[in-house]
Amino acid sequence: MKDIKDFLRSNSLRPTKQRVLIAEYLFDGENKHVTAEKLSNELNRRKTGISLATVYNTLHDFYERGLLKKLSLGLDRVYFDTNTDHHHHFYSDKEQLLIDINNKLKVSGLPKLPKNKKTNKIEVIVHLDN
Amino acid sequence: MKDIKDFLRSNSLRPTKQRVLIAEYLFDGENKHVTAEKLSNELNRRKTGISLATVYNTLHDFYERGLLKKLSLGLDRVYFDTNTDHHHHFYSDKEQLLIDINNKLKVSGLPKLPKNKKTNKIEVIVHLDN
DNA sequence: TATCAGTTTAGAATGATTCTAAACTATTGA
DNA sequence: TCAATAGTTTAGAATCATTCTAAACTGATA
Repeated sequence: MKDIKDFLRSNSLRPTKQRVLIAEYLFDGENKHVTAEKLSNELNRRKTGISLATVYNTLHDFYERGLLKKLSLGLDRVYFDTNTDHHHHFYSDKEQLLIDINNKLKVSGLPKLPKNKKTNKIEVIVHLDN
Repeated sequence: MKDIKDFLRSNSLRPTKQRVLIAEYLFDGENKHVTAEKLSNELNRRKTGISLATVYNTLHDFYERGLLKKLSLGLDRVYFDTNTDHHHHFYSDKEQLLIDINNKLKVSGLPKLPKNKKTNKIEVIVHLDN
């Protein structure tokens, strides 16, 4: 509670009622993958009365402060991941399934980069079926 | 010309004027990454008068016949790739840059799959910056 | 406690894509 | 060659996640 407010403040975010509620849910110790819609549903279930616009705003605020990772795996829906360490994913679009790959996955044999470019990140998506 | 028509027919696609023109452009021997919008622009430049709806329809028809690969790298725009071999990509959203990685890139150290799941494909995206 | 920059919100706007349903056309069989 | 029909094309409407707008609200500061 106080912790969450300090946590928000230490990330240059005013600890508003809405942000505190969202942060309490997202950062409860268990890693989560949420879309704006799924988060909004959860908040409605908790009768928080937080608007969808605020859910979007807050996810982006958290993302910009580095508190969330953004995943654009398919076309629709963007996922936000509370695990901000570098990692990869199992993914099934059909089943809305998204699972972290936390172990030492390695990518080797990369060709040299196009000139004047730098690698920002390497993203591995293992698409699942069945 | 005749080749293209046979090519289309052999893929269970009626060789309509529109499909022939689109196939001639896409399968001219040079690998391409196109979005519906970029393809539509190119077709307009060629004064083909093909509607945007047909561009979407045709890209999907080709994709369903396995003539194109579909890439959903970011959120907006879907890319279709005329290189249907398994390969990976350098990608820069900001610069609309998409380059094939055709060499023997390897991914190792994958954990075991969630039960009852099969790997459909492994997709590696090297996000570029600068 | 007043002030004000930062936030929240409902509803409108955006933009890629899909849908609809009416007009058009390639194919097939007689 | 031609009619019938299944497959195609198309303009415009619809969809849907997300962003924008601008007015009301609130946390922080003095």
